[in-house]
Amino acid sequence: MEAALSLLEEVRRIVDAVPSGQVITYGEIASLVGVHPRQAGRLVARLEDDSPWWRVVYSDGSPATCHDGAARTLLREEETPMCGERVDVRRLLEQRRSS
DNA sequence: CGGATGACGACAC
DNA sequence: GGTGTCGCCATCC
Repeated sequence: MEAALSLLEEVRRIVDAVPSGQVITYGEIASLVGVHPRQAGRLVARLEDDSPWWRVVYSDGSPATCHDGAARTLLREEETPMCGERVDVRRLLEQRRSS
């Protein structure tokens, strides 16, 4: 049934569902929508700028290279658990599990 | 129609 | 732990 929704709309719903201080990886989105990571990145890029695209990070926790690193600043303002310049993915997973 | 490109991921060194 | 390379798929020229 979800298949009736466009992949772009599915991705948008997933990204929009990510709370502040939390992040999601492209691989997670790709797995959720059932597409390859490359396509997941393409879909996120095609999302409207009003969606929290900065909460979408790489599998290693590094923020998207786009927007001249603006994602890093936004994540920091969101009190996202960071490890230097990278998001502490391990801690995010644990926090998500505790949620 | 063919080749190059890109908001990625996993693997090898 | 960091860097480099390949694979995969859709879109652009």
